[in-house]
Amino acid sequence: MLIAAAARVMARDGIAQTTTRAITAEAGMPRGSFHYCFRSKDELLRELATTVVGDMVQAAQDAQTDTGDLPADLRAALRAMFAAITEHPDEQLVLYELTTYALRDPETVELARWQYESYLRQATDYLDYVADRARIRWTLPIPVLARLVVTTIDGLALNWLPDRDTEIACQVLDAFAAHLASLAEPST
Amino acid sequence: MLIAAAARVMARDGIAQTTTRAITAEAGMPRGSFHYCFRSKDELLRELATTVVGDMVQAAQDAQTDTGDLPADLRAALRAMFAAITEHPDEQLVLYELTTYALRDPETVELARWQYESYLRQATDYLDYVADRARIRWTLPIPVLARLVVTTIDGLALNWLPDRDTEIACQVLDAFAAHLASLAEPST
DNA sequence: GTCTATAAGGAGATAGAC
DNA sequence: GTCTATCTCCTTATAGAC
Repeated sequence: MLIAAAARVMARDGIAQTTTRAITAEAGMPRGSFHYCFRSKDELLRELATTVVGDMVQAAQDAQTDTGDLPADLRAALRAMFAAITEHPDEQLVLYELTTYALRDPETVELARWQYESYLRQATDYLDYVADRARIRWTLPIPVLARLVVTTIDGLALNWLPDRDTEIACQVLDAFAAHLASLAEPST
Repeated sequence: MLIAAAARVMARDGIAQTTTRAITAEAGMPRGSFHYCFRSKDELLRELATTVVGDMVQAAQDAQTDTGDLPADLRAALRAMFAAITEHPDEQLVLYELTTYALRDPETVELARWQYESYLRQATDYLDYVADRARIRWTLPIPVLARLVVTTIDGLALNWLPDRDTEIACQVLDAFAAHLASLAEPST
């Protein structure tokens, strides 16, 4: 599959090196076959973006935990989401590359928008789920909280990539989890 | 100046289109002159990175305010830093492009590290300055708080770029400012 | 020293053989 | 339908004229 091959090349070598030649070589296919499956390289990149973003959101969903202790659950869930990222740094870097790439082209900026909307939807679902299970309600609007969560995870991962300081990242995450817990109050 | 020309091309067209041809054309110079000033394109990109990161840190420093009211000052400073970013979205996008580009090459990963160290240093200086002026001390280690600040501003800006929703970004920023203020206690 | 002209290689896309 | 061979364009870098 060309998309899977492109994903491997991209994770390994970065978006700049992800040429049609490299992709078809990775897939063990002749170069000519590329334009038999995709009209252009951009068309493949668009399909690839939806795939890797979907995988990422799925991984975040799988990281949810639920023991009933709100602060501990938040901390565990955030740590699990962050761990899912740091375990695959190259895949995470691909997501940033796809975002910046899409933002440069007016034709594909919609893709970056969709990407971060997907993140927000996942965070919103999680916050709703937690509120329901722990019988609390959030003291700030869910859209604001969801964006705060996405911002923190996404920003923390980007800050982590250059120095890979997992220790301090976890401390930041715990501080954020405590903040989030303080924004919950018992529901009536 | 070739670096200034490269910065303009990069902000306008993105890193992928920032070729030696485009740079020299922007500078009104013949193509051959490029390699008279720089050994290679990567050498210029390295110098350009230090320039734009320096400009960014300087802009953040200029955004500091001080009225004595801690929560209000934090809110105003964070908003000013964020405004400095959103007023120049293309320049901010360049910073992300430079980071992801540098992270892909073992030879230049040091540059990405230096970039985020610069952000951290700026945030650390700000937190120290605020603590001194408002006569408070932080209840979490400064390195953790500094990374939290950088993460939030940087992550929020990246989340803002696709949908440009300034309204909700400011709400997130205010929530974060309140959180930060709650992490201060009067110094003895 | 400055710049023109060109080299040498890699990119995406395609025409046409099988 | 599949793949080989090639086309055209664009990249960085350089050799050599002025």
